[in-house]
Amino acid sequence: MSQMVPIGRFSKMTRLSVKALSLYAEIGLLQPAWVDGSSGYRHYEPGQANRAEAIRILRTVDMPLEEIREILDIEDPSEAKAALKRHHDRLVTRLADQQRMLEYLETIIDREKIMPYDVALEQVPARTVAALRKTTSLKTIGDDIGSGFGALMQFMGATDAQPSGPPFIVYWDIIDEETSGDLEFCVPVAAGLSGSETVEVKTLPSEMVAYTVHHGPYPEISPAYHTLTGWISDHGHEMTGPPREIYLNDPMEVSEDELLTRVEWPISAEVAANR
Amino acid sequence: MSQMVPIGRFSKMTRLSVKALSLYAEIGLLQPAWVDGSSGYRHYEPGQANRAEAIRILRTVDMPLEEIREILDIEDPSEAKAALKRHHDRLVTRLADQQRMLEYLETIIDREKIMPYDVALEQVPARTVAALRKTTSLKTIGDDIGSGFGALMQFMGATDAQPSGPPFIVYWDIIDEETSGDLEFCVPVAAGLSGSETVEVKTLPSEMVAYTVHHGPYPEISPAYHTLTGWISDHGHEMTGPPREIYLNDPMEVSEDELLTRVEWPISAEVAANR
DNA sequence: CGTCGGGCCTCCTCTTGGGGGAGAGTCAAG
DNA sequence: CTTGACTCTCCCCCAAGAGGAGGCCCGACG
Repeated sequence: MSQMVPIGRFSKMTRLSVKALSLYAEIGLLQPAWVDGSSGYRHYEPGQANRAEAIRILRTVDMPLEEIREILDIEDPSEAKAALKRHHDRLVTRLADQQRMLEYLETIIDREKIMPYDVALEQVPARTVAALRKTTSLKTIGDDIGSGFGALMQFMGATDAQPSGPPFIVYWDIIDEETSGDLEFCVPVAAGLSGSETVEVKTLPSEMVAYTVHHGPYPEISPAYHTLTGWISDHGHEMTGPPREIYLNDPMEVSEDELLTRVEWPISAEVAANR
Repeated sequence: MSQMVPIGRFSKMTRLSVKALSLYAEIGLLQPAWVDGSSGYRHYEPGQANRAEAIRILRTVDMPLEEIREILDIEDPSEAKAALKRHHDRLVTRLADQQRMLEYLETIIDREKIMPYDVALEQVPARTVAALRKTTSLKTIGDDIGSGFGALMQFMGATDAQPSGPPFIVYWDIIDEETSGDLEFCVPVAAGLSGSETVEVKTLPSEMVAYTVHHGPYPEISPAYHTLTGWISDHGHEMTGPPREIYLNDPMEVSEDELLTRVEWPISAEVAANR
């Protein structure tokens, strides 16, 4: 019926490489209209070029061959459009993520090379805090921090107490993608206050801490931790408890870029023997 | 000096897999601070986590490991920033390309499945044209088409001739990424006009053509060609000359989406014996 | 009719950035 | 000392082809 073309000419028509066409034939994504049984030569019909072109375009947007096959096998055009739209959205999301990451990295470069973190030791005095402990996971941590401090503020209001210092959070556990763990929300208060059902009032002992101050958006805080833990082990100290983040200013009042967060880790006072 | 951590803990600190860390150690991108000679165990210093994190972030933006190494080895932070910016721009460009491609594909799906191309035969009568032939390549084709029709229009103005039909281009050669080839710009005119140094006036013979009309932006025309050539060979005709595109309306007057382009291919009149 | 150059075949290896698992050695806690 | 958790190296696997070797095949030209 139809004039067939060999793979080389078809390759030029469709701007797909011969290698790619062979691969597509092998996996059944684009079957040649006829394969010569004795020579093995592949022959295509010109009409197949449209499907080939669709494949080429979908490949330029990084769609896996498997998915291309699925999309091309959809009969209903509106359904196919929907599938394309989904891939489109995935691509847009991916680039947005990447853009965020790159910006993040730029600021890391700024901060780490131009303004490295200073780590210092301090003997913090004993202080009384109102504390609320809460289990959370990475997915809900944003909401949990909001509601945790919210509950604490409510308690402060009800007991007519004034904070005597910036609030902080004690990170009792390492919270990663899978595991959840405990946070403890704390606000320093005057001694003598009594707790409620949910809020505990307690006095933390004086202790030695190593600390550094992170200046900038919260999501970029991890280098502060790396620097701090590195410094602690470099100087032969032992970590004696969970770390804390002290929020020196209010995200409601200053911009992200001006946020100051003191990261603090209790340590043993004496330097271990030099090793 | 420093407390070292084994690879598993370092992996959790940096959210890089053990496999990835092993790979980075092997290629020298992130050397463990110390490797136990007898057991082969890798040990990292906590301070290395910052470099590890930078690697992780750069990987999320699809930067090759080689390039990451280069960027991390740059001393000057402003230079490093510039390198990052370049990668950022590459990413943005890539996504823009992909977005264009996806939109293109959506319209192809619309057109091909909902409004397939109709191919028809027609015996076109003999007609006189003013013609200008020009060699071009894919890179310059946009400008060449503009200047080609520009020169023709100038000729028409100088000889006070009126076009007697829509302009068209004969594509004498296949023009792809590497090769260049000839275009012939034509405007139908009344018989009897005489040519100039550059513009030829000639009469094209009556001939049988197969044609289809592409409705939409020009860059999306290739399915029209595929459909046309497929139809021609499916119906046992032979192509007897180069194809032409007849521009039925003016890109200056209507929007891209309303453009009508008739794609026409001269063929042998008789259907070949059924085969 | 032969022959020559290019087209096409299969098969192999290589790429990037790891994932998965086998089999064996190691480390630390009970 | 034993057990269980870590870690090691080695091997194969993935996508989506690129590149090349060695060997047919096909059509055009003399």
